[in-house]
Amino acid sequence: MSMKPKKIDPRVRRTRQLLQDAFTSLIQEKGYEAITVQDITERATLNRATFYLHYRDKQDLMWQSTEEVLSELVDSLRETTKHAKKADLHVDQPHPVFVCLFEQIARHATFYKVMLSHHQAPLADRLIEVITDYISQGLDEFQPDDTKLTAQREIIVRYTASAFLGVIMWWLEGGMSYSPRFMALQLMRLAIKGPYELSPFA
Amino acid sequence: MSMKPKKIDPRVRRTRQLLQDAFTSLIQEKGYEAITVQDITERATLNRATFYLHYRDKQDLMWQSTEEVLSELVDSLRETTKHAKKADLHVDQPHPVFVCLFEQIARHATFYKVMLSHHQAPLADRLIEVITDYISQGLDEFQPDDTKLTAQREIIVRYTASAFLGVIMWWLEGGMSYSPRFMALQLMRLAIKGPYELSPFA
DNA sequence: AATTATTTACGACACAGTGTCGATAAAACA
DNA sequence: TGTTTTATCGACACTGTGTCGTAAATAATT
Repeated sequence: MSMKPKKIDPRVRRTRQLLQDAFTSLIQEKGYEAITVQDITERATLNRATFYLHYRDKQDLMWQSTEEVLSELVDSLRETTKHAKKADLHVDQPHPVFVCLFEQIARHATFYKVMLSHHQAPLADRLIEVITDYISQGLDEFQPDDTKLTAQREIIVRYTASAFLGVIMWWLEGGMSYSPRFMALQLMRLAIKGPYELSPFA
Repeated sequence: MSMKPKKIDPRVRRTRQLLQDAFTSLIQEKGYEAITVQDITERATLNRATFYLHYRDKQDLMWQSTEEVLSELVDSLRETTKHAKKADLHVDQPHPVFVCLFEQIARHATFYKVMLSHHQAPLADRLIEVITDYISQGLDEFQPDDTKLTAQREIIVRYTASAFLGVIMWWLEGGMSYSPRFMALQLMRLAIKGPYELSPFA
């Protein structure tokens, strides 16, 4: 995949790193919207014209940075997949690929954190809040006993709420080919029973 | 909650509506980033100065529009909750609140669609892709038989992938207080068994 | 119907940020 | 070493912003 360990000019590497670092640190402080190219180059102690030697604009910087970090993730996952090809999918035993996923993300934690939560889509954030409330309430009514849960309560809530939002988006993207009632039913079943009709480990 | 059915000047209502409509239609075409206030007022056939009589800037327009649509959703959900207070949480029967959720979203479909998928966070989109691949693959290996699934295959994949991403974000926001291995384990169990230790309907 | 209040239209303004250029200096490479 | 590549600097035209004051249009009030 990434077959380009070309001898890269140290000045270029330095410049790009300075720009990316400045970028992420500024996002933390002001948010993506408020940032200007001037801000970035100033923070990076570089000339503004230098920015345009490497990126077309602010979006391009974000995009390229994303691709870099992500290609590293993909390579890492692919490698792990190869070695764990005997891939046994057991409950109560984390699949190495997903452990790898979390490890990779932890490695670039600040970048992921900033890039994933640069609250640019207020509607998604607010929707998650609303859905979370109902999921949480439903979970409490349905199963007040923590010992009968497969995971931590807080995680379950977030897990389910995010899943709902994701499916809602999928539904919208697909032109809402299914009725609200059908969608709600599918989600209820998934949220309560999980994906498999009869839990093979019950 | 929304106790302000104040006689609102029809000109104001008209202007706001024109601006919001122009805004959403422009997002569909060019994406949020590329839109200028000029574009919006031009599309709305209004003077640019008029825009600033109602909104501080582009972000404010998005934010206010979001709050409007969302408060309608919340009111609607609250009403449904009241009437269905005998709230029986049965599998294979969609909870009225969640049916209501989908219905409300369908009512403002274009707005939700545009606002939720204005791909402003490339990392989230790419991550969903990557995770989706692995979930899909895992599902195929683990259960090739469609009849033993609780929901449509495609929905399960999207459901689970979104859930994973959501939990990852939650994990990052919380400062990564849990080990990658622990997180992977929790997610594996949720993804396979669902939230409850013993499915009470098995 | 006439008057008053509010909203919108219009043109103009200073300002901030953009993207590009040519020329110069500095650093890397071979 | 000399040659190539990269970063710096100042300047440029340009787009878009946010805010005026004034005049026109529209709604609300009497």
